[in-house]
Amino acid sequence: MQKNLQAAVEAELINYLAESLKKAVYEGKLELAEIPEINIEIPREKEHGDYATNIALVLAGKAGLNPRQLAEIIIDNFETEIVEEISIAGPGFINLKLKNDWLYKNLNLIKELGDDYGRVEAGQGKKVQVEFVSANPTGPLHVGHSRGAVVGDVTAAILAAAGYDVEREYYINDAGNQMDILAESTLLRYQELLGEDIELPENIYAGAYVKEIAAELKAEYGADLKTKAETEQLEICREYAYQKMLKNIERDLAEFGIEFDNWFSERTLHPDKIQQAIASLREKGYIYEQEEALWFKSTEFGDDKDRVVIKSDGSATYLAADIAYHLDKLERGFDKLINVWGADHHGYIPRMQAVIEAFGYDRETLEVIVVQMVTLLRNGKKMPMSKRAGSFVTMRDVNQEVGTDAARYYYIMRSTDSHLDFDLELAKEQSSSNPVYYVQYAHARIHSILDNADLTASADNLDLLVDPAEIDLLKMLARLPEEVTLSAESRQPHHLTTYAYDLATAFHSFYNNCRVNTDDQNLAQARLYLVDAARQVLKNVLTLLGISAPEKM
RNA sequence: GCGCCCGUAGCUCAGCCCGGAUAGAGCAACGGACUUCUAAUCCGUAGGCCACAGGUUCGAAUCCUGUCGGGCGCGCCA
Repeated sequence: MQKNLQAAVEAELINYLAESLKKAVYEGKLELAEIPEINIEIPREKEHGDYATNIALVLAGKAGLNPRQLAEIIIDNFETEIVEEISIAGPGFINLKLKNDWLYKNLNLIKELGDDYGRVEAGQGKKVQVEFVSANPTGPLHVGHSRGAVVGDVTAAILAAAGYDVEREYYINDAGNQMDILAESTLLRYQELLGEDIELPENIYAGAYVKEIAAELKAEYGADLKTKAETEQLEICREYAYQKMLKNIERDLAEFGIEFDNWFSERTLHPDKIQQAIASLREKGYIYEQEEALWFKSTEFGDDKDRVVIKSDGSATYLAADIAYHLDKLERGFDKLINVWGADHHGYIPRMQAVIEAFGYDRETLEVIVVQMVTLLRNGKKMPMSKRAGSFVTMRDVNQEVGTDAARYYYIMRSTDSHLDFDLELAKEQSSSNPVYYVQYAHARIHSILDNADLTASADNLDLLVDPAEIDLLKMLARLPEEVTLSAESRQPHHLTTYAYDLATAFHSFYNNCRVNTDDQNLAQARLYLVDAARQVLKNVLTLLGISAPEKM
């Protein structure tokens, strides 16, 4: 079944234009070596029709004609059922105005596909893994993690809708130095609770959550921990704090509507998988020894400098684990690995792509979505945050304050390339200044209309839908499959928030111009059909964004 | 010094991938629309050397080069 009528219509137009050119050449009205690629676009100005093409402008030189003459020839040979009007405009644009039939057909398609309307097959079932968040389990998720979390989650959802076979993964950095620091921090607080004088080293985790964990430990062990050897004390603290933090992270994400298919523990890579991965690189000749350390020759694949994988003390670097991790991912047979990283890690991309290439894969197999930083504001004023002092704002706090729907919307409303200002007061505001409520309100309004209807929706007289506001809404409804495709291929979720907003605008405008439950029975039934389709599409797009579609507000 | 991202209306940002006709939206400002399905709405007015300078093109916010400004990053840290 054709799931994207708009794309079908566009393909048809392009095909007809090409046919028109061929016909003109065949009839000797035109000389052309070959029929070039034809582009059509939706013009900014409505008066310019539904679609426009610049083909006459592009080809005029080659054909030895002025653009308007050429456009004339194309129009003369143009034949199609779906176009109502074709005309020349400006310097030689060809404007096309379509008949409305396809828009009505699309309503039936929405009805037929229901929750699946908007799903497309661009991905052809290719296996994609999206790895995101992957924060160290040494503290609760803070607001710096939030944007990446939602971007990753929604990107995964969009890719799935676009026909990819998607897996969401969280990489837990549960090995390495930071876990030792967590253990030490916890033990110190525990000792403090037992009334000992403690001295806090520089690099300790100073957040209040450490004290809470220590208090739980004390509740469970009393003073017994102290009877054990220090390494054992640290071990107990490490595992207790780790499990606690992991649960905490999992809960915070779940409350934010984010769940993973797979939680991958770094520990499972130590030491065998890492050794094997390094050995594999060494076999290929990409590892060398220098100053008692082992280096990966990443410069062979475009990196700035070579990187240490095994330090001179024999321990593995973070990169070594990441090499093993990515080899593992590659071996799991994904066609594409997508990592969502904060902008502060972008410098890591060349070395990771070098790793991918060194293992014999196309470097583009690994794709990194770099998410720019978020500035948290309150009433336009920057909120100071220092991780060192433990004064960061947690993800959970923000979500509880502004609500998860608004929070999700705000984190994905801008291009991932753009820095984001997140104003708590604006996000909290339940008014017209808040786009998330604007979109949800459209959905709730539709439910109100449907509740008030005495008649049932019918597709019998859809050609009664001719008001400009109705046509605008119909066109907007038809766009969803294209928007999903665009968002998926560009890895930019914000296209869908923009679309959701535009769809809501089209609906609100329709609502103010056209009464649905009117005395004209046929018209009312057709409008009910339209409105129900709008309800479905709004719901589908909100679902993709992970935002609720309330029936009442 | 090098790399990545950003620079568009007073503010926050779309548009840039794939060059086209008069550059859009929200907020803020101003003026209208509720005896009518939810006014959390709609309609209108005003507001722009698209950072700057070159280049390519019939045509540049969009492509190329350079400059300036802002953010982030350049560890045998994680």
